[in-house]
Amino acid sequence: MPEGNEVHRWAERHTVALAGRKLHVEGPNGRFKDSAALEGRRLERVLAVGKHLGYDFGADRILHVHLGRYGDWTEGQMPLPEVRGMLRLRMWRVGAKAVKGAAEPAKRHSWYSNDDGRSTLDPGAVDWLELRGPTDCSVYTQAKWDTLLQRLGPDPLNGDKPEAAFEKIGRAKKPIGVLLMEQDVMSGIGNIYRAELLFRARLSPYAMGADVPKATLRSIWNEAKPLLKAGMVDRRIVTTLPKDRPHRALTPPLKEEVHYVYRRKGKPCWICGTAVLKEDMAGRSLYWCPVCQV
DNA sequence: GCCTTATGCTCAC
DNA sequence: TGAGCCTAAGGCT
Repeated sequence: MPEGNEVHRWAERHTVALAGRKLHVEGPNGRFKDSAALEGRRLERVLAVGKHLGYDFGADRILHVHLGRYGDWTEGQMPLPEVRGMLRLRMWRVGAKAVKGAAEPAKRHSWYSNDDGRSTLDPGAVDWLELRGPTDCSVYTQAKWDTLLQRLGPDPLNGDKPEAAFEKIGRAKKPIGVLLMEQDVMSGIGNIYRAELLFRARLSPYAMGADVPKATLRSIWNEAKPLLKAGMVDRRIVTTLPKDRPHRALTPPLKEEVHYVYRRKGKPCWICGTAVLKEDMAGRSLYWCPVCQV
């Protein structure tokens, strides 16, 4: 489900809730075989790079979680809910006591807001986490984690310098719409931000990397950071500027008006009225306006 | 209920 | 380039 923004929010939230504490770690359906290596250990810190999460339990044991397209976290207060479905992993605070009237999971993702991106979680408000559907959930050594970091391109949310990404794009004979999705070029961008960043730059997804002016690349990078941070409202990524929305005065915006082109096939472009196109690019749905984006 | 789609990525050919 | 993996929601009937 997530792009880099959501991954970084999870890291921030899980740090507040669980870092510095000893945790029980369990693979309820036998599909996380390394859980015993983490059971009872203290979670030192939570790392986020691109779309990857790393839960550092010390002793050269970093739980690597990649949510893929479907992975998701659920959270709540004690007591633990019953295991339902093919749950992959759950972890909870050692010694956490049941909270009266808190048996139901916390409302999912109610913590998203469109402010400066800071989590407002109360420490102690979350006792347990459940993980289902991840692409990967396995224990890395520090060396393996470092290898992962080396492979990934700069991440707009980690204060990285973009030059390495600009150089790769400048040499590439591939469309910019493909390059933005490649995590070794730039990390954390996914299909929504690809479409929306290109629209906001008024750049065609089919422009070859080598032909994109440096200034355009820089403006895409500069927009990526605040746009990723502003992140989510009601579990939706918002990328439209209020002035471009038909109902510009509404906050939060109508759900039909949170994107310029993503998932808006056949609908009129907010800027020029042309029908938005949907095509396949590198095996993913690409949305774009053929008039605004040249 | 069934079918499609979905913010991702790896591997085999 | 295509199949495969993983899960949930929404649009149909």
